[in-house]
Amino acid sequence: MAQSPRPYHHGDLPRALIAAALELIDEVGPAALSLREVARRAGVSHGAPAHHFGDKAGLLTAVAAQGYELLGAALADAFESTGEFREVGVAYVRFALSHRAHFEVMFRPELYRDDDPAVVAARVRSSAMLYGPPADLSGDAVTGVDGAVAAWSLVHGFATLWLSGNLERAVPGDPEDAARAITGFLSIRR
Amino acid sequence: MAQSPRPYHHGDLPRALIAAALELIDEVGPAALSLREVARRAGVSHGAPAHHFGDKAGLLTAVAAQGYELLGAALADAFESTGEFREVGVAYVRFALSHRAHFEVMFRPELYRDDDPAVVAARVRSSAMLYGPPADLSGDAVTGVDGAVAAWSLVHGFATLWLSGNLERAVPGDPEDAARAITGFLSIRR
DNA sequence: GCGATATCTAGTCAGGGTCAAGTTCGGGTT
DNA sequence: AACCCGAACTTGACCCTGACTAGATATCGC
Repeated sequence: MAQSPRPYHHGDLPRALIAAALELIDEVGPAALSLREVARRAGVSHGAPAHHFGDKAGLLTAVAAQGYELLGAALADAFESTGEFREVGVAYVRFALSHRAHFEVMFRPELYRDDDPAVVAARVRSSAMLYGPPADLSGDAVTGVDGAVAAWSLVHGFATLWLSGNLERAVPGDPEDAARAITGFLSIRR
Repeated sequence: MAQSPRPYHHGDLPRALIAAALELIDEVGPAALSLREVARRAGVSHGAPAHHFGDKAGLLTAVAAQGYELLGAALADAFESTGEFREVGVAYVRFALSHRAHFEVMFRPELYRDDDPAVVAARVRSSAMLYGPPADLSGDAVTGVDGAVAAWSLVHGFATLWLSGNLERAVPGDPEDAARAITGFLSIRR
């Protein structure tokens, strides 16, 4: 990059900071994230992040909002391309494993401002994909709010347990295949 | 106790420190836990915890080990008193909600030493309650490793989502009843 | 009693979050 | 073309925290 010492204005620092944050979260987890290290990786001073995000929670709020947007898009795409609610669940797991940093931040509300408008909007949109589809499939085995909660719990739990290293021994193969198999246990209510 | 200014020797400082840690985790989460604040609440100097637990990860390791022991006991008790695997799942959720601090630490392996012998032993014991019972109930709808993983994922996901505040709107009533209802969606595989 | 040892205190250092003030740059005004 | 205003970024400081060390103190075995 630019052998010139460094332009005073970065150009798109917010994006660069978020990218650095995601990389760092992948390495040390969201709790051990350091604003100074993020700034270091983006090649700016330790105070620069505060200008764009206010504080640490502000940066993580941006990460969470982006995460909910990506999740919503991934779920919508899965439903539109397959038409199966089951594949929405598989896409949920796929998202969690392929966007680990986003996912881990999203479900730690104490780390960011979960009432931020951008976060709320993106979360509503992705939640609609979890509660909406089953209602449209009246013939589906899993219906109603309880069914949606059950399905969401199942895939969320699987993703969470996988990310925390609790399933590596019990589920040796590809996690996505395992996730698809797991959803087979969800059935009509008696 | 003891209105004397303070005995030099606390008596049972490790237990008091863990209790203070649990209380603090309930308030600010496991990531924001501060050893100094823990020491402050236990009424000892800021260096005292290091003597008993080495470092912060050591304290959380003790919390995790205690958590796995309590969980294992709760699951075993649920199975023995009801004979139903389903109630083991409900007990899992009940434990997570009533021992939030323990639960949140247990499933954040990056915060403690998850290869600690005491932790491993306690975890194996509680895992046995999740994998064992279904094997004994050959007539049960959910069998095999995949079935156990599905059941575990379901209740773990429900507990996690509840703790992160994602279900309060969709599930208005008693979470334990909701958990019992959710398990009704788990059925024999086709 | 008396030392040995576990227990706890106090001081120190590096690293991090946040704040306030200063510096540099781009773009618009006259 | 000169000016200048505000946004972007830097710099320096303060306080808190985690970890380490040396020293003080109480308890227990003998």
